[in-house]
Amino acid sequence: MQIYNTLTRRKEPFTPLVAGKVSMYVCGMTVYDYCHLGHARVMVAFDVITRYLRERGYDVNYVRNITDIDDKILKRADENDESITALTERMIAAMHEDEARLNVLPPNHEPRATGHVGDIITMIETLVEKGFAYPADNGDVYYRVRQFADYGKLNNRQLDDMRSGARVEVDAHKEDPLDFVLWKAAKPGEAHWPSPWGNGRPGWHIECSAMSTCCLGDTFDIHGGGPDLTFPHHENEIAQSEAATGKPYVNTWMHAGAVRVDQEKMSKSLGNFFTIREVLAEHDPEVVRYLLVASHYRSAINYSLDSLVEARKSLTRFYTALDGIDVSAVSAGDAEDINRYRERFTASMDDDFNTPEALAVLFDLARDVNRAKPETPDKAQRLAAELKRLAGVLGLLQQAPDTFLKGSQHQHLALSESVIEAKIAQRQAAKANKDFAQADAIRDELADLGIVLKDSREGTTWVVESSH
RNA sequence: GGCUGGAUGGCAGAGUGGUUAUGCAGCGGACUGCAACUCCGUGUACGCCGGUUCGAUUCCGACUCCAGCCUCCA
Repeated sequence: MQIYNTLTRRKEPFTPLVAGKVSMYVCGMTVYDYCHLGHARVMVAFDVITRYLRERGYDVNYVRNITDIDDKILKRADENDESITALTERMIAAMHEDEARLNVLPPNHEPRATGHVGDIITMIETLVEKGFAYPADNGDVYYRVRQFADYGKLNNRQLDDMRSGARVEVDAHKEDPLDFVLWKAAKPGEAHWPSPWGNGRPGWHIECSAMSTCCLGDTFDIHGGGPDLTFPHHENEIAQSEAATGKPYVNTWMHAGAVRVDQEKMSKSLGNFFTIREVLAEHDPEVVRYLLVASHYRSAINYSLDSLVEARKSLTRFYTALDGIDVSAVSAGDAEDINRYRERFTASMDDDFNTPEALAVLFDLARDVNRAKPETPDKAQRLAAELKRLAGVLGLLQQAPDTFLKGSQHQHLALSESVIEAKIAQRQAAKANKDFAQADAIRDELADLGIVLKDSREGTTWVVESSH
């Protein structure tokens, strides 16, 4: 398989350091607020990646950190008149709830910055000893960027080009404006840990270097994160880790694409973000997940109500194909017809996790299920079982079809199910009497409420219209 | 200013040096009492200008426009 590497800006054949095992670190959340759809994108992208690598037989060790000490957290806790731990524990619990609803599997490890302050201090000490860092007279410790020859390699940036940029902060305590903080001295009353440089707290970038090295070793396979972390965060991680260990830090860098609203990046600083929980209050989580998986993980996606309606319609097609087939009773086996789809699916996913192409294969498979349904139900059953299994690798189609098609718990039915069934029975009676005007009136009445009737030889069933 | 990406049919969204995904919407047909569902058929779309080539949407160069990063942000 091949994966796009941000470092080399091309797809490369993927070969893990240890055969059969994959070590992966993804930058997680700073827990001072609820997660938004941008976080959801990263969670879902790396969830699909992990699921697929496991499907391919790899033993994946997936580490995603939690930043639980940081300026924004201090500020928010202060604003809320809440302790830091009360705030962070609350947000961590909310994050876990959000990702579970999106069917995101938990990472193997979720190290927290506050749990690794000792490792962080040790790494900073190493950097100071090697001349890559220096304590300043204000109690901060800074990274000496010009000391690291490869600085800028992830972003293809020259230090002198950046210097001309207007937005580099000026700080009298730094030797160079581009130097960044490793350890921040505590102001009176602030949360702090003792260190060789006095009381303080870790800078942001160092925690990821310390925790990834701690959990996965000096060099590991994949490092991932959101699109806005390539600079400076990941560039700084490389500088810290490679200076400290003298070894290559990461083999493959992966970055998810942005989530946009009205063609503008969704972000906390712009204030144009939707939290996961507010979106899930209105929409089936699987619809949101589908929306995220229907685009390639590296491309930008534009979030809108229309896109959610489209996602629901696509899922409706899949669930309609699966509806009425007992998939639990069979195993798909490896018949010729099944293998063809399996190979196409694998080929798509092997090519840098091309989920849109993989979904196209599943749509073809769904059509085949529908074709087989009337004449060869056993074939339909086998194909449907494989459809569900492959979709499961994307974390999709695991609900009961009926639950999804009837709108699941996320939509309010205008009528109770028993009333709907009664109306259907009335219509059947009218039809039997050839009173089609009455039958159609009942059908129209239900249609106005978003309830669509479907007649078949086996009788009449109903679903909730996708756009409702 | 520097550095990344991107521009595909009505919309969304993959991909490919020549046979041009997939979903939604549309159109024609089958099915149906009529519909819905489903199935069959249907759309020659690749920003602009040059170049390479027998042939380019796909490769190369220029241009235009869009987005992101260069400050905290997934």
